[in-house]
Amino acid sequence: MLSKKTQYAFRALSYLADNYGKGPVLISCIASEKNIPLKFLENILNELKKANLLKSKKGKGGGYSLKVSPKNISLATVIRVINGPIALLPCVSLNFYEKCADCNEQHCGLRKMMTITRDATLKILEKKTLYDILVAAV
Amino acid sequence: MLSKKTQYAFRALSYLADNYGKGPVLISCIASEKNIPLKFLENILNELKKANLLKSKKGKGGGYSLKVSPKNISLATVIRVINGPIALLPCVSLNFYEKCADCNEQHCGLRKMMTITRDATLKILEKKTLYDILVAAV
DNA sequence: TAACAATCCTACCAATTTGGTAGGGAATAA
DNA sequence: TTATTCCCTACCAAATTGGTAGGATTGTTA
Repeated sequence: MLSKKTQYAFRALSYLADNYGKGPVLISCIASEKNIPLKFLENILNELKKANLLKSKKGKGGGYSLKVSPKNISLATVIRVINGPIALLPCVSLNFYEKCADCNEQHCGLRKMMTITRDATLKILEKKTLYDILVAAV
Repeated sequence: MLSKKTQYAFRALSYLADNYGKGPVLISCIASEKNIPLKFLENILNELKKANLLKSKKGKGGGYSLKVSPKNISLATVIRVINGPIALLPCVSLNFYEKCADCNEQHCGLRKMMTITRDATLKILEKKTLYDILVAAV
């Protein structure tokens, strides 16, 4: 399951996607509008910025905005930044690979099943973007 | 990601699947053979039994064995019993549904994306069984 | 029926992760 | 030069994870 933090991230990003091209949005605005704890949201937005999904501006008239179009931010990217691996096992993860103990990867049946599962999941999550969230939310 | 406990469960179940039809297997045997902490494995097997996947026999000649054929135990079932929900959001889970705060489900774009993802994932996990793990492990 | 062999049950524990809060520092615009 | 806004470090409580300990219970067999 996605952490609450990740859900907050998605909600904030949807809001920013909605305001794409309209200039920076205040953290406090997103927080109150989307009902997210302010200081917690600060961390989240900062992480998203470090991951190059957002840009920020300080001082009056500042705030956060998407760095690229909502169509170019996939759900998979967001999940990886805030939540971590998408695969169900470390030994199957593309971005967070770790060898698992006592398992010959070439002959691990579970690993093969989890690879198939990962591919099916990624096929969706890599393709769907923030834009799709907006469009689906009618 | 699946918990270590769930990985242990799969390893133990694979072993039992391998020995399906050959009578009960000792916890201690599975533990040493699959390198799983003995007392921890006790809990796991007991949970799987309560979920009706295993049957047990006490006393000499006792142990655990699969209650049904390996072909009839899906990966989804095992994950749900030991790991919990498969969906990425509680509001999208079939077996562990919970409403999420501040979200109109009819118009939640994220929810729709996560429903699609869940369906893609379940299509694999509901279909693949312990038997498929064995077959894939050549 | 006693002894033994196995699972079952309850309780506990340390380490890690999750979901935050507090308080001030640094940059920028008017 | 002051107000505004993001940025950074540190801390914290509660929940979860990954176990361990010790005995109770049930069944088998001599």
